[in-house]
Amino acid sequence: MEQIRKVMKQMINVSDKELNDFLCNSFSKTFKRLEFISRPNQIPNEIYFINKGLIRVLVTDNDGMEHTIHFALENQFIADYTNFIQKSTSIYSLQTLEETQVVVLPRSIIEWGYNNLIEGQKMGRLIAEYYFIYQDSRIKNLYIRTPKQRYDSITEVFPNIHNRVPQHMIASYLGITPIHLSRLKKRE
Amino acid sequence: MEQIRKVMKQMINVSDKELNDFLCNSFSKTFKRLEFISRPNQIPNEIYFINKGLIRVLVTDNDGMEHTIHFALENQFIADYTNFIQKSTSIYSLQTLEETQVVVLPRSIIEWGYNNLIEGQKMGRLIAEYYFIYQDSRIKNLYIRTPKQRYDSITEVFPNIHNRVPQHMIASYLGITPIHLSRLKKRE
DNA sequence: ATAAAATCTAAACATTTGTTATCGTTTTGG
DNA sequence: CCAAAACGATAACAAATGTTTAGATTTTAT
Repeated sequence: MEQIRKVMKQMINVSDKELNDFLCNSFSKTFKRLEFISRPNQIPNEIYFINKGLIRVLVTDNDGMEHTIHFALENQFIADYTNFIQKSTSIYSLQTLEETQVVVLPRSIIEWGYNNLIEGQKMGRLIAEYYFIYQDSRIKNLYIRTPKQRYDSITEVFPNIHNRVPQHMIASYLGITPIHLSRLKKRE
Repeated sequence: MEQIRKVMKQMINVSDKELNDFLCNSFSKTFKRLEFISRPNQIPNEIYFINKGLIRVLVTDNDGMEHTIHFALENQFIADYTNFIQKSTSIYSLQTLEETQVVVLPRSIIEWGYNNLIEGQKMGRLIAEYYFIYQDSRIKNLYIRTPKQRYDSITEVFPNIHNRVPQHMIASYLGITPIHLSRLKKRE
């Protein structure tokens, strides 16, 4: 539990005692490569903190096509945050791409933290703001950059991604076909 | 100031006294049609609440092309939230599309609210979560819907938009050219 | 170590989307 | 009310991107 303590201390002022109380009902869990941490059609009631490994978030459209929405790396929180907040049924899947160890934070712990950590609400605000900024950057780049430019800058957001994720999943994240990405790379 | 009080009361538990203290240094401001509320290359230090009117958020790319990133309607908060949070220089413009009245909330008021309203941090969290959910929905739709499907469902997010915004700005928001949107509409 | 599966590239062709130019209509501001 | 600008539709052509198929290489699981 050392990593999550460190990350939380970087975000807010929080004592060791508070952290102990916050984390005492959390637990860590290890998934093998290519396991599904969560599936669509259920209400997400957990947030995950990644100690080690890599998770992709994906959605399956009406034609059965899988779209990679996001990659989550070490020391990041990940969830179907929208449906966690709204307590609505998820449409995303969370799948490990490597053997992955996470800290599981059930809804009860998150809500306890909001209400009982001195800066609990602030932590919630900072996490929401962090992901807002990430999404804002993505949306902005969709408007002003070409797919090739987005490919060339992907390591700014996901360092070392090329050594950890197959190229066709990167293409999927970029919103293009793997054949087309292969073509764009050749064109230099 | 009735509208912003009502919206804030819907979000959090807040007394009239707290609201008075929060809003006493805010002020309202009216812009004519097609005025710029804010421009790129400066640090955004204000958040706006729209009493009446309509604002578009746009970005200009390296080729001088304008891209409509967002429309903001009555009773919503709007800002270049990313650069407001990061205190970095904005790349967005905020432009009115109708005569528009806003409540101006300078950074000092926002920070005062976070620290002094009993549920101030919670309000910040809820606003960030609200915009996160909106962006998550946008990004998801980019993956699983065609431009035509996004056009057909735009009123779910922006009611009455077709009567208030020229079609070429809607095309810009959808990320396609106005000529192409015209074509998609004809194809039924 | 090996067989099966996954991965990447490539080419040919189809579809989607962008570009340029034109024209008639509507809206705007004085 | 009027002239200028903005707007929306259309056609022809160009560029970008998707689809299908194939083959060689790498990775995975046993």
